[in-house]
Amino acid sequence: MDPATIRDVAALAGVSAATASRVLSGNPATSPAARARVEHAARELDFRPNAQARALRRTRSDSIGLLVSDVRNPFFADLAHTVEQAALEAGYVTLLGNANESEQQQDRYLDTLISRRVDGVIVAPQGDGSSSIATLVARGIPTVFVDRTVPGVDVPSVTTDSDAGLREAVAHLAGHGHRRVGYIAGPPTASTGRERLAAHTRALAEHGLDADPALVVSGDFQAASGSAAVRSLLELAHPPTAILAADSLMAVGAVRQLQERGIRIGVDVAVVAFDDIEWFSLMNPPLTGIAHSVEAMGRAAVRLLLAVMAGERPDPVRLPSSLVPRASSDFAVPARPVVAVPPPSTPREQPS
Amino acid sequence: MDPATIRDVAALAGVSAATASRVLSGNPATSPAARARVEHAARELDFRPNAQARALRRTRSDSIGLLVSDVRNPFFADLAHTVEQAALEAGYVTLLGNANESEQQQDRYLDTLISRRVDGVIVAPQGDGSSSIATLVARGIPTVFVDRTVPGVDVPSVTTDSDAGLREAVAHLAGHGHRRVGYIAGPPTASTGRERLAAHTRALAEHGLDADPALVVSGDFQAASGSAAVRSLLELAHPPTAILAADSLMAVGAVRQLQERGIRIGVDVAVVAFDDIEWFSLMNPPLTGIAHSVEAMGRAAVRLLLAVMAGERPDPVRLPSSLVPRASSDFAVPARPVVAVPPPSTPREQPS
DNA sequence: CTGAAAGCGCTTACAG
DNA sequence: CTGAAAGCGCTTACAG
Repeated sequence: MDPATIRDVAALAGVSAATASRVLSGNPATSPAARARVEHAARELDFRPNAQARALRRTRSDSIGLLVSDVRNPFFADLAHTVEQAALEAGYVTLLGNANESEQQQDRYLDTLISRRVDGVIVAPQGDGSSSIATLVARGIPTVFVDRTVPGVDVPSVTTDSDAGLREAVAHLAGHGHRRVGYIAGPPTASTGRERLAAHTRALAEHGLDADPALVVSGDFQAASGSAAVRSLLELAHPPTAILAADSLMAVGAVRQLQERGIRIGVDVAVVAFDDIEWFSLMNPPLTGIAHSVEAMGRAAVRLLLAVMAGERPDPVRLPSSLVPRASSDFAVPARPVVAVPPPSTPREQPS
Repeated sequence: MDPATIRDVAALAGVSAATASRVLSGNPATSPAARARVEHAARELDFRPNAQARALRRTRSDSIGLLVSDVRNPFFADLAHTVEQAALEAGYVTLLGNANESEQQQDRYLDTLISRRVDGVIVAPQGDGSSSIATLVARGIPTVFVDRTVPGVDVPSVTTDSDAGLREAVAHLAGHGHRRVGYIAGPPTASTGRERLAAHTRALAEHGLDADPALVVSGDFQAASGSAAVRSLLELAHPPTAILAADSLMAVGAVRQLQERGIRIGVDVAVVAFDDIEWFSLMNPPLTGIAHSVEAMGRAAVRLLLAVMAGERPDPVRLPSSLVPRASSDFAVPARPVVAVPPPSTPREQPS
């Protein structure tokens, strides 16, 4: 019941293992007769070459690794899908790992991918300067950063220029009369967390909005932290009239919290989120998003990785972002400021 | 720049490769002195054992494969997350593949997983009797089916008993006065597609609702097919007053299509979906779902796989489902039947 | 066009 | 406790 080896195929075909190998790998230095018999034998035995043995001998494994920050985040699920399709078209299979926004889990997966000798890695990195990222670079393993980068690590990257999108968002809110915008930031350990906050701060200044540091609360890109951020923003003496979340999951947490308090989004308070995922347009009310193309990002990442694997040194790619206004923010600022209402006595189900 | 091998470590430590191997794999037959020097040398050289070589020599690779039907489906994204965490706790790393609801892509990934000699595979199978599934079984590779099964293939499985949930859903709709329920079925090539349709049909009979076969339209579990299904249901002489979709993505497609036509969900028509994902409660109106625990499913799948890998023959696991009523269906049937309205002149963005 | 041989990087009986 | 040797399943110069 042990799987057939190339020796079994060779024996059945009456040739040497070397010839069998040549036939099966498409080496032209084979006779038609040998080809026919080896191919027949391989089919007969349902032969599947042992990829480990092959990779051990060759320099390549025809596989790449993709490490996303969180598969449950629709942005990364879409990214995984796009990268997978693009890689498949180029003849590579993708091994997908999920860091779950944890640096430790990222290290574990990257070690595994390194050990399995993937030909290259696309990673949306957690934290800065984790040991496994350093290993990747030190070994010269072809690597591309996607969505996020790590400062001081010189690796080609595909990122979003958050500036335009956030400037449009703040202009949009200012235009509707908002002065105090609560900002739910990503973690400062993520480059996207830092960049989006910086872009937001610049945009506030440009439009002369309130730069009160109490309006900025840091989350971790996951839903629960969005709820927590809203709780603390509502405790301010002067709560914001608009909330801007640095990703879709924190926005969802924020929306849930606001609903529990009976605060009406699109009436009492405006909500805007970075990222623009399919569900936003179906929400109640439809959520304003800052869109950037996950499809373009995934395809560019694969293109860059193939270039790096070919020994090139491709330029980084920077993709645009832009506001997609919807009902959650498309209204004039309410006359009276938002007042925090005590949460209902029966707790609602939390996002898991 | 080539990665260090165990020979390099052994040389630096002044021992044989055999001893280095023993130390690094925790074999107790090693002297404290050897341990200290080998460990130091390994750290010095940042040694990462070549997993391919190790797996070639040992019988196991400490990795499992998980093949999901569609990563962009939140149900499977959550499943991937749960399986990954449960496997990690048991010391296994998960290689995730995405079939994208394509039997061909499934075969490609399964071949890759087989070639890489994963220790076991958890698969939500596409179609019935694909060649790669047959290979899995023929080779005795530990396999567990999750969510879906393949008829005639005797493999332990973790599935949802859709009967209770669908019976509750139909009872709920009947109780609100609906007689004609449009059913957007999953593909007949998926066991879940067949089972849910059968359960729905039984429930209709139980409650004496209209069994008109024109009320059943088949989709492919992806969003666009939900939109298409609604289009054809609305063309019926007597269109349904309620729509039941066999998964969340088709429900989303249905919702979009209804909105484009100006048909009000929760007022003109009821919508219910199999699966109950986080976004449903945030939609406009909140969507009634049929819930089953993805967490329980993922953990059970890992538990069963570990049992199979240990040579056991675990019993299949069948998980319950139940209705979670929300505003999309919690209203009395409208006095006048739904009338199809022509779509708006400006086409809206479609789910990608 | 073909085969014998060496080797990819590990691990593991087998002696000692 | 340790080392020399064999071997996991492939591929690829090297001869012929």
